[in-house]
Amino acid sequence: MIRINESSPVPIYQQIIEGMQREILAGVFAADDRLPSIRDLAVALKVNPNTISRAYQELANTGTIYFKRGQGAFVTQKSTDDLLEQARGQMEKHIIEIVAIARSMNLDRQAVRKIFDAVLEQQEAK
Amino acid sequence: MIRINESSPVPIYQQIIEGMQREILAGVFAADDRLPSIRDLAVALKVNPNTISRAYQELANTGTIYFKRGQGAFVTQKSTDDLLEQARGQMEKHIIEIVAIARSMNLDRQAVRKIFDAVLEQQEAK
Amino acid sequence: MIRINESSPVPIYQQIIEGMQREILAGVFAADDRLPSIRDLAVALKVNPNTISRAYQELANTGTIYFKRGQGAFVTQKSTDDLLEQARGQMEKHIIEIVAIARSMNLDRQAVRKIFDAVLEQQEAK
Amino acid sequence: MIRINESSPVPIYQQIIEGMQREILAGVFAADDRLPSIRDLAVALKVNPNTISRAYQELANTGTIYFKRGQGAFVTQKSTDDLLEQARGQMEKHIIEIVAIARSMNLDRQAVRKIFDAVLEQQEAK
DNA sequence: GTGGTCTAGACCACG
DNA sequence: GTGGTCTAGACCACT
Repeated sequence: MIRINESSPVPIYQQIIEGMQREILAGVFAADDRLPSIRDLAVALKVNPNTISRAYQELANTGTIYFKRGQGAFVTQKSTDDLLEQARGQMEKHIIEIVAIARSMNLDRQAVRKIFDAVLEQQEAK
Repeated sequence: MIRINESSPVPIYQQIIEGMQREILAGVFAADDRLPSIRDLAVALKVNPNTISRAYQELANTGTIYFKRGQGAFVTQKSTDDLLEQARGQMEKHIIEIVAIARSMNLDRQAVRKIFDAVLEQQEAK
Repeated sequence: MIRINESSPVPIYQQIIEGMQREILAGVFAADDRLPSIRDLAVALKVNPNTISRAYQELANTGTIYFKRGQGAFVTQKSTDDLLEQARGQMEKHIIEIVAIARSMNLDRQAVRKIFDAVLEQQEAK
Repeated sequence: MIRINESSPVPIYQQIIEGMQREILAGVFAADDRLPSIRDLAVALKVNPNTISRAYQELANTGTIYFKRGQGAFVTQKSTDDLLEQARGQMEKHIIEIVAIARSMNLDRQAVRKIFDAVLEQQEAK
C-alpha cells in the first residue's frame, strides 16, 4: 500500500504518482488491471479526492494509465517498459549528481566506486 | 562560475548555496578569502540581491562563511572539512535513492553496480 | 460495424448514435429495416445495454428510428433525407472550425484550399 | 482578449488554453514575453485562480510556456512553430471527419470540394 | 508580488 | 458507481 508522508516537502500527489509507479513496476497492478477508484483511494489514504485525481491525471498524461468512461483507471500495456526506462533515467540523474559532487571533492573514480559499494552494501543489509 | 536555472524546481538561493559550496570545496575560494559582494554576484547571476543575501545568510548559519561588518563575506577556516563531510552525506543520499529505485526494478547488487560503472565512465569521459 | 473507443472524450452513446446514422446513410439499414436489438448490440459492442438504450432513445427522439412495442427499433421513412441534411450540417461545422484555425494561423483562402485538397487526396487513397 | 463562454460544453480551462494559443499564434505574446499573472487573469476573466492555474499548467506541460520562479509565466522560444504544427494537425482531423461523413453520404471528391469551397467563401465573407 | 498545493464541497455527465 | 470541472478559501515557499 502507498504511504503518504504529510511532512515531506514532496507534494502528496507526487508521492501518489511515485507510489503507483512503484506498485505497477512491482507487479501489484498488471497491464489492463483496474486501479482503485479515485474516491476509494482518497478515503484509504485520507486525502482529498482532488489530490488523487491530479495524480491519476498525470499518470494518464504520461501514458502509464488510461481511463475507461464510467469504469475507472486502468494500467496501459506498455507502462512497465516505460517505467523501467524512466527509472533508469532517474538512476542516471543521481549518478550524474554523484559525479559532480565527487569532482568538487577531487575524488578519482576508484574512490567514488569505493564509497558507492560501501553505501550500497550497507543499504542492502537493511 | 555558478549557473542558475530559473525554471528548476530547486530554489535559486539553494542553487547558489550549492554552487558556492562546490567552489569552496574545489579551492576557488580558500579560507579567509572574500566572496563576491552580494550586489556584484546579483548582477553577475542576474538575480535579485535578496536571493543572494538569503543564500549567504544560510551559508553563514551553517558556518561555511562569516561576515565582517562593512567588508563582506569570507570563508571560514574549518569550512573545507565540514563541506567534505557534507558532500559525502549528499553522495550517500543519492546512493540511497538509487538503491530505492533499484529495488522497485528488482535489480540485484551486481546489476546496480554495473549501471553505476557504466554511467560513471561515460560521465568522466566528458 | 460500429467501433467503440472507450477512452475517447466523446460519450459512448454518442459514438453509437453517429455510427448508426452513418450506417443508415450508407444503406446498411434501409427504411423500415429492423435495427439490432438493444441486448444483441450491447453484447456485440461490449457495452452496457443502458448505453445502447440511450442511443436508440435519442435516435427515436430525432425521428431517425421508431419503436414497435415488443418488436424492436426500425428505421423511419424520411430518415435518409433528414440524415443527409444533418450530415451536411456537420460537415459545415467542421469547415467552420477549419476556417477558425486558418484565421489564427493567418492563412489565406488559397492556402486553406491547398491543405484541404492534400489531406482529402491522401485520405481517399486509403 | 480571451472570452469565456460559460455555457459551452468545453471546459473553461480548455477555453483559456485555446485562447492563449491563439493569442501567441497571432503574435499578441511573443517568445519570452510574460503572460498575465494567474491572479490578474483570474479577476479579468472572472474565474477562479485555480482554473487559470490549470490552464497555464497544461500549457507548460506541452512546452508552450514556462515558469520562472516568483516571476510568472513566459512564452517559450519554439512555441510558435509547435503551435503551427499543432494547428495543422487539428485541421487534418477535421478534414478526416469530413471525409468520413462524405463517404457515408456517398459523395465523390468533386462534390466534397464543392461544398468546402462554398462554405469557405461564405465564412470568409463574415 | 509570483506560482504551488491542498481541502471542502458542490454540480455535472456518463455507464 | 465512475471521473471531470469549478469555486472558495487557506497556507506555503520563493523572488
